[in-house]
Parts: sequence; C-alpha cells; structure tokens
Amino acid sequence: MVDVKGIANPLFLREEELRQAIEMLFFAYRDFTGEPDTILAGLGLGRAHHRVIYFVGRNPGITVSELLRILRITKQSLSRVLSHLVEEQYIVQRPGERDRRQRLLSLTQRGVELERRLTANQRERIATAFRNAGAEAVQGFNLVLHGIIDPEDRPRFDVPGVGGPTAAARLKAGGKR
Amino acid sequence: MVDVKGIANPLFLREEELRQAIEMLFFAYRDFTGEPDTILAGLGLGRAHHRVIYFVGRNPGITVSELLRILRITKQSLSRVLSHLVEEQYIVQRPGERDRRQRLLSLTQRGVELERRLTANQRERIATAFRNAGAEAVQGFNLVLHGIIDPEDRPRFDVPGVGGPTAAARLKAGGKR
DNA sequence: AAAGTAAGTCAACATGGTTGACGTAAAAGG
DNA sequence: CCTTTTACGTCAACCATGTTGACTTACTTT
Repeated sequence: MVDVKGIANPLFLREEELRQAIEMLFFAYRDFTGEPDTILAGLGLGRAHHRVIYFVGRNPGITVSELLRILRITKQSLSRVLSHLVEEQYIVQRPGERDRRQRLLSLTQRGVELERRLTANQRERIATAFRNAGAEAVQGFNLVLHGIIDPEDRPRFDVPGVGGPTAAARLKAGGKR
Repeated sequence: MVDVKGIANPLFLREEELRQAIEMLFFAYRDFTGEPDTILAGLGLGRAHHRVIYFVGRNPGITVSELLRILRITKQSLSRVLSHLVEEQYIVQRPGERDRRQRLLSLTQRGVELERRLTANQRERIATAFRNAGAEAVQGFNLVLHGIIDPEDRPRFDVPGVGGPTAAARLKAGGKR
C-alpha cells in the first residue's frame, strides 16, 4: 500500500519516463529553432525559408517533388517561400537533364553563406551537447531518434547498430524506388 | 591526398554527424506531431491547443504566466486558444488562493480524456523507439536532449548522470525562485 | 495612497499552412 | 502519333497562430 509511485507501480514510472521524453522533445525543438528564427527575422525571412535552404543545401539538385515530400507541405505553400528565395538569389533552378520538366534546386554562394550562418548556432548547440554527453550517449541519442522517425524516412540516416551499413547509400542510389 | 572525406578529415565527419542530428530532430519532430495534428483537425483544434492542454495537464493549477514562459508566446496569442479551450470545457480556471489575481488552470475530465487521446500516439511512438533501442540508448538519448535544451529549463528534468537527484524536486518546490 | 503585477481585451498585421481550380510543358505509353 | 500522365507553376480564398501596441480591471506590495 505504501509507495504507490515507487517499485509497486512500474507503469507509473514508464508513463513518467515517456512524458519526460515528450517534453524534452518540445523544449529541445523550441530552443533549437529559436536562434535561427531571430537571424531570419532580421532578413525578412521565416522558418519555412530556413527549412528550404537547409534541405536544398543538403541535397544539391533536389527536385521540387522530393522537397515537398520531405517538408510535407503543399506545393502552393512551398511556392511562396521558394520563389522568394529564387528572387533574392539564395537558390537557383535549372532544368533536369534526363527529365526537362524538373526544376533542380541548388544554393547560390549567397545561399550557402546564409545556410551556414543559420545552422552555425544549431551545430554548435548540438556539438556542445554531444561533447558533454560522450560518444556512447550520442550513439543512444541517434538510435532512439532514428526509431521515432517514420520508417520510410529512416533510410536517410546511417545509424550504427541499425540496418545494414549501406542504408544511406541504398537511398541515394534508389531515389526512383 | 586520397580519401579526403575519410580518416584524413575528422572535421568532415564531425560536420556530417552534426547535420545528421539536425535532420533527425527535424524528421522526428515532424512525425511526432503529425498524428495528433490529424486528430486535432477533426475537432477544430490545432497544435497550439494541444500544447496548452498538454502543459496544463502536466502541471495542474499552473498560472497563465508560467504557461506563457513555457510556450514562449505572447499572452494575446495564448488568449485565443485558451479562451476557446475554456469555452469548450476542456480547461477550468480558478482564482489563486494566496494571490487572487492569478487564474489557475486545470483540465476538466473532458480535457483529461482529450489529452490522453492526443498523447497516446506520441507515447506509443516513443515507447516503441525506447524498447527497440534499449535502456542504455535511452539514457544517452535523455542526456543529449537535455543538453540541447536551454539551461534555464533543464532543471525541469531528472536525467540520470546530470545534476543532483533532486533537480526536478528543486524546481517544483522553488516555483517562486 | 501609490506603484507594481496578473490577467484580459481590442485591433491590426505577418507568416505559413490549407483547398480548389486551372495552365503549360515534357515524358510515357497505347 | 495521339492520348494520358507527370512535374511544376499560378491565382484566389481562407484559416491558424504568431506578432506589436494600447488600454482596462483587479489585486498585491510598498
């Protein structure tokens, strides 16, 4: 009868553990996006622009469709930010070679510079957390976060201890499914 | 000269590691919020309502100010969702005892039910990821995520290996600072 | 009694999502 | 070759949720 929240009730502990994780995700994401948002505001841009710049920088030559699939927004919504970024010369479009309907997207030098400026904070924040937590913790972090992501997008990442060592290579090669 | 991205260039590896973390955070958060968003849409509510319901459920009797501090939004913005939630009887307000200017917020039974319905998905998603990753990985996950959060909000969490074991207790007791 | 604080309100505006309808050019398939 | 499908773009309307700024009310603190 004593110690209801203790040994006697492992379900309570589990619930508490899960809620802590939910909240940490909220706070981490909130703080993770806070600083770039401030920089962006000073340039008349928003978080949506950051996401586009980030993923175009990360996947040079990416198609509009693939970008839409990553962001999970409509093309009309993407259009607003993307056309702005093209006008302001952060991004260039060029027709696809095999398929000339495609607009392949890449960052300009200006885009690359902004991208680095925006993620500098985020990289530093994570680097510090990684450094303080140690290599083993980092591996656990990757493993758990990987498991939270929808299965279809997991192959984007090479996480030691998950899938084959060719996971990311598979995705890169088999873009057409 | 050979293998520029390999052993010869640890900085590249580090950059890649950090970018993977940035992206995993993005994807995890995207997928983590996706399912509740769908439920909410069916009720004429949005993610903002979910956040309010969550944190009120987690901190019964929380003041409006404290809620604003957690969410980092303005009171005008909170007002819209909060008054809606009160109208729809998900949340009740009662005056503070010591300070009658305060409106202490709690969930109604209806609010509790919605909260559980909304987080059921999220808890299940995390539980599965935890189960598959193992206890050690979970500890690493907590440790790293904890380090990503702004220092001022870290004491909300009890993470083994960080701070004293009384970290969360301290916050709970010392709400007035 | 005066100043400060917790909360609410009204109004105007910005960002970034949505749906729906329609257009154009290129590719793919009968 | 002609039809259908696909990739991308555009116009328009609307909605959710954030912002700033000004002002009010009730209560607490000094």
